[in-house]
Amino acid sequence: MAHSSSRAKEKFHKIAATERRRATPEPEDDWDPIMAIGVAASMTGLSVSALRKYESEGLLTYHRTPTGRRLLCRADIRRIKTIQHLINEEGLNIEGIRRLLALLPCWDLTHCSQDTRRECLATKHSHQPCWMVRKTKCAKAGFNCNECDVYRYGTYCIGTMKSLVHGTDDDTP
DNA sequence: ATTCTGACA
DNA sequence: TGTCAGTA
Repeated sequence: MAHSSSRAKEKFHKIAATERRRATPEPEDDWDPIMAIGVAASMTGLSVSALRKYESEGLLTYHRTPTGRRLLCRADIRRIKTIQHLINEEGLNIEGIRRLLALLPCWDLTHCSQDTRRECLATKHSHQPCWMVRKTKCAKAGFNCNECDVYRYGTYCIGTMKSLVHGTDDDTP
């Protein structure tokens, strides 16, 4: 019994480690803006304009250089791949994905006060993610959406939705 | 912002 | 023929 139980234990720890990695917040460099959009295009097999379109459709928001050029991070690459999967395998369209993201409870994740929440425009838009809404309280406070848990949680969230729907692991943050 | 294309139903 | 992701 000692043998099989230590084996089982070993296996358990392996699974636990995997789960812990899954639940752990992403390493910082996953969010560091490191690559130009053309690099990301070749990494994902999409065109530069498609990547820009994803942004204009509200699926992501890229970092910018001081001169306005887009910079992408590793998490963006995973996010793009997840979007591709949702579109090509799961039958969602761009608007559907956007509207799922628009349902993220940003007021909870940012610990908004009831007052702020009530008057904030982001709360009212159920069809647009908060990072698409101008003149939110966050935006006025100079908040950077790329560093916000709401936006980052969106990545985790759509990855999780995919695994819930399809039972896959490969894009789990 | 806008228009065009290819795939698909 | 209309829609939509992706293109330029």
